[in-house]
Amino acid sequence: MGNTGDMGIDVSGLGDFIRDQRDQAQMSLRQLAKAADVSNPYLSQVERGLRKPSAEILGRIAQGLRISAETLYVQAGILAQRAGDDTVTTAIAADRTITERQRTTLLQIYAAFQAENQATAANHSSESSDDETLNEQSKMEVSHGSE
Amino acid sequence: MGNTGDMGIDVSGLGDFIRDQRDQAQMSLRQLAKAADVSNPYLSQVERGLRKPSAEILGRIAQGLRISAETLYVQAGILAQRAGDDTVTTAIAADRTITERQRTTLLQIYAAFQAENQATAANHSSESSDDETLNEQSKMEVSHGSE
DNA sequence: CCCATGTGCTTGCATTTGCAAACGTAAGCG
DNA sequence: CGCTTACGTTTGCAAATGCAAGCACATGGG
Repeated sequence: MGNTGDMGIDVSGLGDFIRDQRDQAQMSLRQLAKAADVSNPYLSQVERGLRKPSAEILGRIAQGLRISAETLYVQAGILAQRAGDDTVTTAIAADRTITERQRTTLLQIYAAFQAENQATAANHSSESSDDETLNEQSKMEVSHGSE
Repeated sequence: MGNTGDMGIDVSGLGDFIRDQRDQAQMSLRQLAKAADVSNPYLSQVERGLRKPSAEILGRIAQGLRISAETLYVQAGILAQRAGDDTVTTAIAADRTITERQRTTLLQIYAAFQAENQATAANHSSESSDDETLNEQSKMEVSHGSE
């Protein structure tokens, strides 16, 4: 019982994250469960932090959500959360599974996304209809302060 | 029993790998088990492919072996082994300078680029005026041959 | 109203994971 | 020889994982 409680606390971030992704994808719990080839009661328990899924199940859920498995591994604490934009830039530049033109395109899109976020932070207006943008801002402010 | 057999076949690569690493580190099974804070009988079973350890246990074993957890995740089939693919995907997933939706979008574009390259390789036409595309093809053919 | 369909959750259970106690064997020492 | 220590393995079991059957509720249509 106590363990169950602890487990809920430890993994609730993951469950919330999966729930958020599912909402964004406008999928019902049963739809995602089917897409992920996971039982819907179990998915429900995972989202509510009552169960801690294995990496295999995480992989399947990620597939159903059409996001990378690594994203969920990070949320679950299986993979380390490496910060910094140079990591993405370096990785893309070094990637040989896509052409140079594609690499350039990806880097440009990435930079545009970052600029978009910077502009939103600079404005700091009440324009934000997106709670997630607000959360991102506060996180960036925190990390900036630590640097 | 039949399942155990299958499990042995599926995970024997991981077990052998752990055993090899342990031998190289000149540690006994009990020493590694202690360093990894894992029971030695269980570690024995893992090495012989009788059990499939969770990501958490893998992380602990990696710690005991003083190797990266990702190395064992790859061996266990939790993480993809394609170097470039893995690095970019992981980096994007972990990046906090862009929003979740932007991360998803980037990952989708990245995947689409890769699929595009796969399709180009499948066609294998002489249309390639790009030397780099040719290099990509030969690399992919090599990796395909090793599989 | 009733019925059908969809939603997320509860519950019992089979299987798997990881551990503790114990085992059999080998090596070194008095 | 017996004893101690170390080695890797066997075995039984508690807890956790993941599933199937079922539940309660909401919504829409005839």
